[in-house]
Amino acid sequence: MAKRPTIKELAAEAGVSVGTASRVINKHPNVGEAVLRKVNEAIERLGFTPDSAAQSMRGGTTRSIGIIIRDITVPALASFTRAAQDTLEEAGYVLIVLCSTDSKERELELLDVLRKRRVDGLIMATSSERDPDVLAACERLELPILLLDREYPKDWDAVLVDHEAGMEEAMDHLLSLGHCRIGLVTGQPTVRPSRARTEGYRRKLEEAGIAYDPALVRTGGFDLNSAFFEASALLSLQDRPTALIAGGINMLGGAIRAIRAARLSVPGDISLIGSADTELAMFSTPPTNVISHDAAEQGRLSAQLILNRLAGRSGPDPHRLTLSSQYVMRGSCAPPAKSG
Amino acid sequence: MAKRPTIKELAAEAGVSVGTASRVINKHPNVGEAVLRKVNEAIERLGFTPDSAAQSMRGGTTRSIGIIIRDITVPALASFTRAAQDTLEEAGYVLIVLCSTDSKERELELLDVLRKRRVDGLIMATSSERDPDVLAACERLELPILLLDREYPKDWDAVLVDHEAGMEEAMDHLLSLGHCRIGLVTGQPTVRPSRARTEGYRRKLEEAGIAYDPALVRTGGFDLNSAFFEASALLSLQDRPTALIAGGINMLGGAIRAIRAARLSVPGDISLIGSADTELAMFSTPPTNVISHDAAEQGRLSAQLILNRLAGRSGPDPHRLTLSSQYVMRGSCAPPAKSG
DNA sequence: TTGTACGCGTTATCAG
DNA sequence: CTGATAACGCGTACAA
Repeated sequence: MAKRPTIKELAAEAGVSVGTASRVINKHPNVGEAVLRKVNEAIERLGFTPDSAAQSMRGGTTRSIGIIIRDITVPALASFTRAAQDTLEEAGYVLIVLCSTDSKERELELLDVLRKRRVDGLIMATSSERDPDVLAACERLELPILLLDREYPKDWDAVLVDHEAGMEEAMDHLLSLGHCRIGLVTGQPTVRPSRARTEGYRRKLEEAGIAYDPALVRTGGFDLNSAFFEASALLSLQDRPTALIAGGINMLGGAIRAIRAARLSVPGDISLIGSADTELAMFSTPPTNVISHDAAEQGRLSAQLILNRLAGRSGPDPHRLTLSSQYVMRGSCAPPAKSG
Repeated sequence: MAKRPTIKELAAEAGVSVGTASRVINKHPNVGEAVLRKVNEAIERLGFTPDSAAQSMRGGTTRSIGIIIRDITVPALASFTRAAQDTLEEAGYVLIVLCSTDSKERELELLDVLRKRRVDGLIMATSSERDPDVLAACERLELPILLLDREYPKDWDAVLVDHEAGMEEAMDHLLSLGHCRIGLVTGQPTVRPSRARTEGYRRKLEEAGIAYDPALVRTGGFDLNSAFFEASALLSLQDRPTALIAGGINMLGGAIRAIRAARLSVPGDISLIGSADTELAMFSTPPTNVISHDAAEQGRLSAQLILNRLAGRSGPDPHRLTLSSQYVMRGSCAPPAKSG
């Protein structure tokens, strides 16, 4: 549609050879003063920009990296992506964002899209760490992979979050308030965050000498609807929990909806804790306590790690970073109501 | 890093010429039964995928389209992007998402990134329709542009939202409730949505025979902080408004924060209306009335329009679609408190 | 310091 | 129906 000037035209315009033009473009040291100026002027005049497809072909690198996440619509993932995007862009890379909706089939399709595009690297938060097909597809890519809060039986870089610590703080708080029946809604144990949260939950219960009641822990999808469904199940128990932890970055809304549907009030009837510091948590009434981590920082670090890897600046062994998680106290937790 | 098989290797593996291999890959009709099978088997064996950089160079098209938005972190924009992404991916395209933070300089930089990448099309929601530099930079791209809720003095396709209608419904409601002093916080008039909302606001005021009070309308950035700042200013007026409309898709949080800071309650002290149907609006207490539109549909349509344009299926004149906006009633509006 | 020429992986054209 | 070959735009080794 729009024919952009090629390096050949640029060379002609500047009265030099294509080789020289190329050297100027790539800032080679050995270029004559006068020639440099001539070519730069021509670049300006023509509005020349090297064709990155041709550069890719020549250099064997696309300067693009792919990311597969559940859903860009989830605030924490958007923050992550935004930060990664910005960091990568500074380094001349571009991010290709793909959403899997937590579906294995979709993940495989998207991996194939990225394969065709010859991305230089991949940031991935798979829906299941235990799926051999996805694992195989990732390996087949043969490129630097950065795992987003996931653990694989592979030597891949990763940026993890210490969900356990935040969960333990939250549990300490609830227990100190006198809660004994604490409900937990989280995702499948096939992903690290679910396991870490459950782990922290169990440990604190044990420490407090409270028996673990499997009926109080419900796992499902990480989405709003699952959260609503599982939380509702918990709330309709005859001996319902006096506190509820939404153990997923996008589950708070579902939990609130369930609480509302059950005509319960926070924190009077039930204490509530979310797992990401969203607008909803900040501006809900009462403001909701959350176990949160810095998603933007996570994005920056992820980008940095993969850039390092691509630049060959990382050694042979995997780089694993762990971000801390904090328990943020607001107004959604109180001592349990005295049971009648 | 990872050397993928080329079409030449594929041809060798299958015992045919590269031309034939190419024909099989691209599903040309004239290929012999046996050869077809041989090549397909070889593709399978080698895990061959055509290099899209090479395809781009050959075909002059990258099958990628760029999108410049304010911030992917804004829920409505994330929904939009997600839907556009999915639609484009189905058609074999990829979306390159770039965030401008509403900065003109950043927009120019990002336009240049897309220029280098030779994207085939652009979806854009610029921070100002009146900036000649941005306009010029867009034109210089010489490619199909789809405007996202923006108006330019150019023949570009666009998907617009009828913000006016939703605003009028909202105003009707507030006026019928008896509100006379209605505050409006929105963005700069350099973008269409701000103008449309203000327009609807003024018209309804006029219809109701209420004088337009400029002190009640504050414009600034579309971000949370601006919303907080402007809303706070409104709330600290000696004769403060009895209702507040947050006229931007990401302003509700700021408005709520301002209301909270002023120790006012919704809807007792002040009625509140937002401009996008977010989790915050749905799960706030009380649930917030909003003027909303279907951002996902907007994304789908945008993708479709630009795909049509790229396929040459659109005529010479611009295609402009307008989505309706709806006023959603929940619990955040009530009659004004009787002033003491 | 500068110019020439080749090859990167594809697709399309043209013979056969 | 199939094979050979040119061309896309660029970077670089090599020659001058």
